[in-house]
Amino acid sequence: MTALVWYRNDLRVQDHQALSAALGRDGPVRALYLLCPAQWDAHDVAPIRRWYVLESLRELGTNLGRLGIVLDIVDAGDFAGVPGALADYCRAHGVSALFSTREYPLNERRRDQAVVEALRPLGVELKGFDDAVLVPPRVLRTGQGTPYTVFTPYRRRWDALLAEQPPGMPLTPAPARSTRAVPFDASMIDTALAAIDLPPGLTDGWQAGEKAARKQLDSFVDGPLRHYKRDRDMPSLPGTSLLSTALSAGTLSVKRCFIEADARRASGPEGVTTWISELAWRDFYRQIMANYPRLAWGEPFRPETGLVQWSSHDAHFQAWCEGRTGYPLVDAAMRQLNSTGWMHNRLRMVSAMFLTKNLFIDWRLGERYFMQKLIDGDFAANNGGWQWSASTGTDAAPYFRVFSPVRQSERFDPEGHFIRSQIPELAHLDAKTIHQPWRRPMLAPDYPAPVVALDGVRERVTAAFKAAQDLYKGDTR
DNA sequence: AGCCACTTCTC
DNA sequence: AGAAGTGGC
Repeated sequence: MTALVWYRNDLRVQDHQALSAALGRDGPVRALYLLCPAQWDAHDVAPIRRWYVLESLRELGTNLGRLGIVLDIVDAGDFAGVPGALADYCRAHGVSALFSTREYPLNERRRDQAVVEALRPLGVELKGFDDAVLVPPRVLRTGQGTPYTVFTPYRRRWDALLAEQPPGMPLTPAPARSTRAVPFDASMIDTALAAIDLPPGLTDGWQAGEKAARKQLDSFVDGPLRHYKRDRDMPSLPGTSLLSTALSAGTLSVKRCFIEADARRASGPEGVTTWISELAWRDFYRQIMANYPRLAWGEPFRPETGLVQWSSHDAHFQAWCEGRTGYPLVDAAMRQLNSTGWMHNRLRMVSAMFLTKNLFIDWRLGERYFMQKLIDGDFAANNGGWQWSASTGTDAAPYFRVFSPVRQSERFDPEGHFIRSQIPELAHLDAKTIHQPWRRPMLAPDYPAPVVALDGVRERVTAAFKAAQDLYKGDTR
């Protein structure tokens, strides 16, 4: 009569529906995490993200142990190995019910369908919880019964639903009174950590686990949240929540984020509304991923943009990756990503727009590079953001709306503080020169000249998208 | 969750 | 000259 909590990207004990439901039954509870290193490789999971997951698992094992729950860690290889590994585990431990948090991308759903079939002959009862979003993917539909593909009307319905049915209190796991703490064996974690190729110093400044995540939430909602609307676009400020990592690995529940922010509407209503809107974007892109599985094959949301002839200029792509395009804000952004595993959201838009519109390189190359580097790499959000920048996605930036890396730099880093923090070759330049160092090349001899000029970008992008549209019309006529 | 060219208004 | 508004891409 054992209940099993199968952990994936929901590495916490607090406010965890599947865990609380398992504890609510009679009988013992166990927990399992299946390592899938080959799947991590196939999905381009960044080394720092692997580190974050493994260290969060260590804390999870300890926290579950205090609740009297054993967390086992088993190497399943990849998703294909999961159904067999789970079936073996269920047989070995007499598991009669499996509890998990639902995941929505295609490979994850196929994995879970295969698990359903593998466990059916064993008579294991399966329970899934839509606990990684505030509004589950199939709940909101347009008047035509189709999924929402435009954010603003989605957001309106999403808000209304949460106002009508507010999330209750966060859940606290309640073990039986007789429970005794059990020790946690972390040897699998140490082995897996040893296999990660992590540059020294990369994890400095990051703390894994649900305790650190909770602390980050508390300091955000009582700090930067109040002025979030004003400060969130300035990469030199600590104006954002820094919670994307915790939310993507599930060391924090999105429900708790909503509740804590919602409770502070009186003290800074604009900041709260703006930040909750970011939580809505997160749900929006997850429901897009759930409703349009072809996105998992690398297809653009707008089919006609699949015919755009992107440039394949390897030297330009390398310069972008390494932060030496000659455009200070773009380079500062990429160096922040490379040296910390994280990038400010405004800069994700700036650097993605530069790769896709100025260099005119396929958005999928940028999407992949971000996944390979980001500690918070989330398939739905990353794909959604890249397709927004590339103008290939749902509710994307119109293709003629191109950021100027200079204008963005002047608007969002006016004094050049952020650029100076990332690019030592430019640290001595004044606020006037730092956005366009090529105007005074003698002042920054160690900094690269621009790899491409800025003029004519909009015309070239417009022509390429129009050509793709014509081709598409020709194909389908 | 643009940018730019152009116009009109104001000093 | 510079602010402020407008419309096209």
